[in-house]
Amino acid sequence: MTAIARQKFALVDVNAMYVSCDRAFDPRLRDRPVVTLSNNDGCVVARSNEAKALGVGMGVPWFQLRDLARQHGIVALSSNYALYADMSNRLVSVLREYSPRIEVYSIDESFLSLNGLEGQWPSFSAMGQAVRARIWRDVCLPVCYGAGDSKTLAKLANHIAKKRPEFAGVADLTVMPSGEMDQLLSSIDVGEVWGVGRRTATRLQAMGINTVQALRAASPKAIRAQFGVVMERTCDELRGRSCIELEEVAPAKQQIISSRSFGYTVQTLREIEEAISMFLARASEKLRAQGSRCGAVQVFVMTDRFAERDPQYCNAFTVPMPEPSDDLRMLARAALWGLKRIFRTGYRYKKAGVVLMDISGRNMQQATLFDSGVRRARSAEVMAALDGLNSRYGRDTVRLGSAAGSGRWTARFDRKTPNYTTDWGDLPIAR
DNA sequence: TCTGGGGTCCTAGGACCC
DNA sequence: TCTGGGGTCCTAGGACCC
Repeated sequence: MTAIARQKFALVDVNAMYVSCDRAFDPRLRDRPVVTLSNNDGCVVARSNEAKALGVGMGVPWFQLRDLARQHGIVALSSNYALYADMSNRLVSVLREYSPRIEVYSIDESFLSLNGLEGQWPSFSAMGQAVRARIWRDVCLPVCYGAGDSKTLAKLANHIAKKRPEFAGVADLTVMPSGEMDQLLSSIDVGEVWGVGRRTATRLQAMGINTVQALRAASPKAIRAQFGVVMERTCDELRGRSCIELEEVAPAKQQIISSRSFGYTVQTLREIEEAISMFLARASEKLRAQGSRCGAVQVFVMTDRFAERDPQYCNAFTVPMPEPSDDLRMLARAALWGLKRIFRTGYRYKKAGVVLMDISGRNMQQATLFDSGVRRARSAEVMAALDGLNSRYGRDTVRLGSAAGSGRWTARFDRKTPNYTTDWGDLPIAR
């Protein structure tokens, strides 16, 4: 066993990314409660601090906020993803000037390796302040900066930088005296840890582990036994032992999804065909960008699950390609053929999409059929319907994934199913 | 009236083989 | 027919992230 050199990371994260991007171009939006809405102006996907202070939750449907918005003058903006992507690229190019090794983790977060940079700065806090000032000046985005001995600690530091005013947007855990660190981490809920979701947080709390500090102090063996290697790694990371590497090059995608809810329900095959063609253009562009080919194209449609009085229908069909392809026309032909197999007249369709599966170079064992994104429980009704389908079309043609347990319902498709078909036409939409 | 769109990883246990 | 061990592959399900 060789000694591992101490690693250091920073996480730079944009505050309320989408709102901040829009503010960069319209300073009148500063200091006002602002939210950014999802596609079709459906849900809140970003909130300014002022909006958060008014109690606006993440993912809340906009129509439920109308009154609150009127009362407090909340400004709602449609999302503009092209703008956000452009701003994100500018931000990353600035960050590259500060560290030679960067992982672009998401559109608004990047990890920086701090190894070997100690000599360049009086402290990492000083570096953080410099990064913040520079990004504000050149990209006009407010960021927070957190440094730690692992990516998990850097994430946590960033959380602290964001939530505790006394840190002024920069927190460095790499030099914090251990007593002070213990005290600080004792004041943070265990659920804030990267990798601890709602389910795990509940189970930890039942064991009396309520704070980050308590998780840090827990017995690794017990954690391993109860939660598996992932949580054990998280604990190691919290103790300052870095286990999660910086990923400078993003791995190729194993599946590529393109889907949208329609602004209005549509009823004709023609309309859905047009949408599917657009989805495929987007998806195949991503496929080619990563130099892959795909072996099967899946197409799915569904009605409006909230229109409880309308007849409900959702279905998917997966078409294997004669040979793996990245050609838009070939893929589109397959998808449109599949669409004809599942399209039924007499329904008002609300959502459709495509999934590129069986992508070359990645041996995917499972493909998510689609994720409805719904918070709902697995009902007895759904289970009964599933049983019916599975007995009719073959054992386990369709199954519901775990997400059901966590309140999200994911249907999964087994590609070993004959003809790659999953016909769950009778599956009712659960609540 | 109006309710987002993407992704990944781990593990237990059964099937199957020698 | 029974007993025994070692190993790999696959899949169903659970969880997490932005």
